[in-house]
Amino acid sequence: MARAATTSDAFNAIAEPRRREILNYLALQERPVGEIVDALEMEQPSVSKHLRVLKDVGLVHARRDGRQMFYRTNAAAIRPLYEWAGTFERYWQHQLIRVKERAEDKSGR
Amino acid sequence: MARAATTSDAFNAIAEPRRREILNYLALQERPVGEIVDALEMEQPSVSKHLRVLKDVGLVHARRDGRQMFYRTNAAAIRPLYEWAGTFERYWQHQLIRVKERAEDKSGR
DNA sequence: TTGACATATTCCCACATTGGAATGTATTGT
DNA sequence: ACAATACATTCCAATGTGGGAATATGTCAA
Repeated sequence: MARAATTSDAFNAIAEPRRREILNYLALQERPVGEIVDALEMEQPSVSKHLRVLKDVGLVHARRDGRQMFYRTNAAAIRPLYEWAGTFERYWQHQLIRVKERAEDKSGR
Repeated sequence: MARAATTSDAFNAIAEPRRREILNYLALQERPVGEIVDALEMEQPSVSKHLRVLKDVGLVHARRDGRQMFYRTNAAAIRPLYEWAGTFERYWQHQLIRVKERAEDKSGR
């Protein structure tokens, strides 16, 4: 078996740094493809292909207006990632507490 | 260019569902490889290979004890993912508020 | 209709991947 | 030294990839 498709889920889709840049850029407001190309300095076909992946997993929404296609980030689709990562929050807090305690030990109290 | 290596960063490493399972399993406490194999019903070489990827990006720590290797999740390494996803929190909250407002409009007030 | 503009898709290639099978390495016990 | 245990690595095949170049599609304007 080979690696899973980038369109298989949000975890695979966001593995690509360029796609994370696009999501960041489209979070504030919707933009046409041409503006993404200019702002992020990527080739137009590359942007279109990344947008396709993001759309397939629901990470962006698309709207046509004349010749332009406006895309915007669908933040709700990022929530599962946030929640998965958040399940580890208590563990890294424990680790930080332990680091802090060791630091206090060394400092003499 | 092909897809980035799974060892290039945590985002690529967690794209694989099996690796997320392993991270979940090792979050509570360290475990030897054999227990991971039994608990998650995966082949031993497969587990070792996934652990290698996770170790290379710092998502797990390893400790040898005799013939066994104990692994545990390094939760702190998941934090950047949590924070990246968290930057979208305000956006999905806005979206939820808008949905809520539309629902209230329809209900008559 | 014809041309220009905006975006999407296709074709190609080099490459990283995952699982399975086989094999290698490290450690312990006798 | 030798066998057994616990992991790690290598080799293989199939496949999904992202960038570049070329081309196709869709929409508007004259």
